[in-house]
Amino acid sequence: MTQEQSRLDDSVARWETQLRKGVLELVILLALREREKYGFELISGIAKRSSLELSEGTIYPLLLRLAKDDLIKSRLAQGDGGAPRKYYSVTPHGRRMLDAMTAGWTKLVASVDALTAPEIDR
Amino acid sequence: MTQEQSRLDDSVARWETQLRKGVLELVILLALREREKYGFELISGIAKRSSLELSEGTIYPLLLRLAKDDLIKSRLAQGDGGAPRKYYSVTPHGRRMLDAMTAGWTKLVASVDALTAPEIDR
DNA sequence: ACCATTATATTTGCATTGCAAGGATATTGG
DNA sequence: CCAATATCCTTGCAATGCAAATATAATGGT
Repeated sequence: MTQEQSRLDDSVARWETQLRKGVLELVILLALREREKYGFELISGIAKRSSLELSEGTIYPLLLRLAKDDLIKSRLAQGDGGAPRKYYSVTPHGRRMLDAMTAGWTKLVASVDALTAPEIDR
Repeated sequence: MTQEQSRLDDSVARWETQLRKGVLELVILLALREREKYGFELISGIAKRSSLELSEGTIYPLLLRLAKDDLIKSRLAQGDGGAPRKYYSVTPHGRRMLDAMTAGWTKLVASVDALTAPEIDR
């Protein structure tokens, strides 16, 4: 692995961090769509079902923000050992946002697809 | 259009701004992949081929950043009236980044797709 | 000569996000 | 009482998109 290669890798890593912005909110709402989950469960569940690895420092501020915006709500429950768990679920307002966000995401994917295709001659 | 509806629209607009982060670098590189273009040509070309509307305040800082990172390079040329145009083209390093970014984008799209599908029972 | 218009490029500053790093809280077992 | 485990929270930084304002050059009308 040359030095040039690792510089490229660093650039890509920094870029992928930027690429996640916004997407993670959609991802959380999608993951909570069917049933409530708590923080750690979200992290492991998302890692299992996709190639996304979220860290605690990423997900907890995000959950707090979503709750503040009334997209999700939480309830506290005792777990089997360890600290009490906070279960999050999607609010009605969150479902409306999820629909809008899914539409926006689909549109963005279609745009990138269109630009990936060869350009037509003018 | 109720007040609640417009609040939702505002939220979605703010979110879509975040969603573009990172994607726009990929979009520019894709748009310049086949031939050089100048700023305004990029804006109108991308708007025509996709549903993305970039503004000057968005694209010029982006182009400067890409040039600083040696992903694109520019040359100055006179246009038919108006200020001289700056034509941008992708560097070899930019092509390597474009490949890596395309791969990262594909992976992200696949992840969101996977989370959109119904969850399998545990 | 002058000014408005059109076409193009640049700069500044703000709001927002992802995340590393560190710390806080609660339960269980030795 | 301490260590380990499970879970959650907070602070601060780096990076980005964009509105708004500004700059530059050529042309055409008066």
